[in-house]
Amino acid sequence: MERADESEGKDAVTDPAREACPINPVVELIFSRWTTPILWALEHHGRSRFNELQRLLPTITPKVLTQRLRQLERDGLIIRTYHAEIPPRVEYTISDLGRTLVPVFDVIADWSDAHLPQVATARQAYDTARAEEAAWAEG
Amino acid sequence: MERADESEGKDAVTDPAREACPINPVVELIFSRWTTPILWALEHHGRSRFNELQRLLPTITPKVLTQRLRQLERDGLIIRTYHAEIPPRVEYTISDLGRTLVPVFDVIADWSDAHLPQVATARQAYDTARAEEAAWAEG
DNA sequence: CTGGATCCTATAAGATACTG
DNA sequence: CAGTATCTTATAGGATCCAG
Repeated sequence: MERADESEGKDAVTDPAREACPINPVVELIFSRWTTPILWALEHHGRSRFNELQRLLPTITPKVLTQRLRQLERDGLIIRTYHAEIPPRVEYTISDLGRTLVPVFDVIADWSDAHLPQVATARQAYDTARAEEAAWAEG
Repeated sequence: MERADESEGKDAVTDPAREACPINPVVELIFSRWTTPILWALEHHGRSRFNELQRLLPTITPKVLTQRLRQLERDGLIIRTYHAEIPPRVEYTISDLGRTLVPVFDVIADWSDAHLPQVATARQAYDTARAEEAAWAEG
């Protein structure tokens, strides 16, 4: 059993870092690594088994997938159903609470469509400007 | 100059992890640690200097604040203005592009008001259920 | 004042092997 | 099948000192 390691810790819900930003707790809750891909997969692919999720998320490792699924289950965003068969079968679904996030994701997707290209442009401008500065400083 | 360390790297915009989740690039872009508190502070407090931001975000270190400001500047979400005075003065503002995120943040804030308590409840239920299991297993 | 440079630690994540 | 255990590595972040 790992305990000091892999803490999962500190209940983002009550984290004092919110002092400067009221949405910070939700951000840490919902947008921590892998949570959106998992919820998205469960929403669009429907009820899924552990190995199905691993296929849907090709770059995640079993260990991390387990961690994230446990966290999402604890937060009430997904539902885990264990079938005591041989071989055992476990199914995951998004919960009603988890589904309330879908409109939020849609808003983000809309922002992405509308503005992500501008971010890419800004990055190129920034990088070329810095490159020119460097070249000029060099002589 | 740190190079292998502190990479900042890999352009989330073009990250292949999006395969399972189209909003993943934006999530990594906008909701990485400290970016929402910084943007929120600049939006609500207005044009701010480095030290003001440090006061508004009491737990951030200068090093990390610098990193995040650079990243946000590169992504075009904030604007950095350097005044070559003595002592030097630097001001940060949210850009027009950055301001397009405000409605997104509002949607998240609404979700938080409506559903965050349910997350807290789910956590308590999960934890007590696990505690009971453990007690029962112990005898 | 606004950070950069350097060193160090904590935490997240990967690889691999194994089990009920 | 659905994970767990263990070890190792990578990365983010903190502490401190220093500089234009």
